[in-house]
Amino acid sequence: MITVLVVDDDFMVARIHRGFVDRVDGFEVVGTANSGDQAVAALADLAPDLILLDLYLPDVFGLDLIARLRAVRPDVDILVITAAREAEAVRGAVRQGVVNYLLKPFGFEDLRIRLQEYARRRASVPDQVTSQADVDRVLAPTRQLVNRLPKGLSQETADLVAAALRATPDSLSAAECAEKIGISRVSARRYLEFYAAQGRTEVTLRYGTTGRPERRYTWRT
Amino acid sequence: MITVLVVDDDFMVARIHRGFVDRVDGFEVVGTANSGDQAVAALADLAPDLILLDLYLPDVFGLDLIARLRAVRPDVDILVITAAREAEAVRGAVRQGVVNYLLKPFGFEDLRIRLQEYARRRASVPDQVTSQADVDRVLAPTRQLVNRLPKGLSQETADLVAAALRATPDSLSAAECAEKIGISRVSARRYLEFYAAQGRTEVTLRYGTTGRPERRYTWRT
DNA sequence: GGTGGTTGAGTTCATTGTGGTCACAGGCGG
DNA sequence: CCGCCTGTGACCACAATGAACTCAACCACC
Repeated sequence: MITVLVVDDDFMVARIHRGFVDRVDGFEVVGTANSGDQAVAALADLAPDLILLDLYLPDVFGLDLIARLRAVRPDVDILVITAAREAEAVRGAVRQGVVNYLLKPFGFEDLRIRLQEYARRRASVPDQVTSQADVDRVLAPTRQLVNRLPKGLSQETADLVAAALRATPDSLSAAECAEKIGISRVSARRYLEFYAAQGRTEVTLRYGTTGRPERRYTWRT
Repeated sequence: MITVLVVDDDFMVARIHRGFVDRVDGFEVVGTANSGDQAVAALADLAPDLILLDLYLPDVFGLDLIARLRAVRPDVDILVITAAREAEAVRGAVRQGVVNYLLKPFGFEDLRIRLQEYARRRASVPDQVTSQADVDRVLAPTRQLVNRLPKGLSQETADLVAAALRATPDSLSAAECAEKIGISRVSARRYLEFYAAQGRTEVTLRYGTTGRPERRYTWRT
């Protein structure tokens, strides 16, 4: 369970955000704060994994607060939720390594997608990185459209492939997946590789057979 | 022109990095530092846009230095260049919003690609974001594969071999490595020799057995 | 001590079955 | 009718393999 602290100067807005977060599986709000000072105190007290941070606070600008929060707990993650549209605000937030930057007003789905993406990424960091490729995976994962697929892929087929992957406890090759669903190997491979790029599947190679090794895909829970 | 400060405890390495950066169009090294204190002073003095930061410094761990650097100049960007492969180091760096995380040892091309990507992203931030899509564009990095392996080698197998090497404190022969991973001796040797050529492994010859001497590979920390 | 045989690892190479690409077919909306 | 999108068959490229070959050290015998 990922624990969350909600920070927003507006009491009602904080309440709404709290409701949103609690509706997402795997997330739990452990507290709310309405000012920078309250946020620092709550962080020290509750030790949440993630902070939902509004930038417009009565006592301090949110971006200037992040350093103080990090001083209290260096390992806390921050997701900015604000109406601030200045380029400097976005840049400053990115520079401080925020998990995401969500513009108000937003719907439940917008937040849910970003929270789930954060959870996935959080779980997928290996204990030890061995190659630069591992690092790149951490740096540049699925920030892209979780709901919108790239050109040439359809939602229906994507769902079929995902279902087939979930249905098999062990791994699937592109050819096996194609056979299972009833589509061509090329299409199956395209969707499987898409999921792999998103980090939703794990790819292993099967050696031993003569010929080129086989890529086998496993759904990542 | 993007101005750069190079920070590395090893004087010669700093010099090499300087040479690399100066060879990239649009970048100019304005100074070097060999310790955390020197870095802070140079930052205040030279006001570079970007810092190339090694994490292993004599007076402070690089990740702990970032907060001090940001206190001096909040708008400075940081690109980590280090041999540190611990997950916590990578996570901590990402959490502090580093531009990139490049593993030593690396070639000129690796750095060039990352610098140019940084320059591109830097230039492409709109003055005002109007929609969430604008924000997502800033957050989403231009996906680019780096660290290209030579023909005939695959990333997955390379990672496996690297993992096997790191897992053994002493040395491995090609045959032992092959057995451990489940690939053929020929393949294992190809990857081991690749790493040796990169300088990532140390090679020693073991005599004493009858037959041709055995090449043993040790992962270089 | 020189010399040729033995041994086991390095090296080369054709083979192989999958990975990946490309241009086209069929469908859908305008 | 045209243009765009999604899936496909066909084709080539590619990574790994095992067998055959080469090579460096050891060893035994003269």
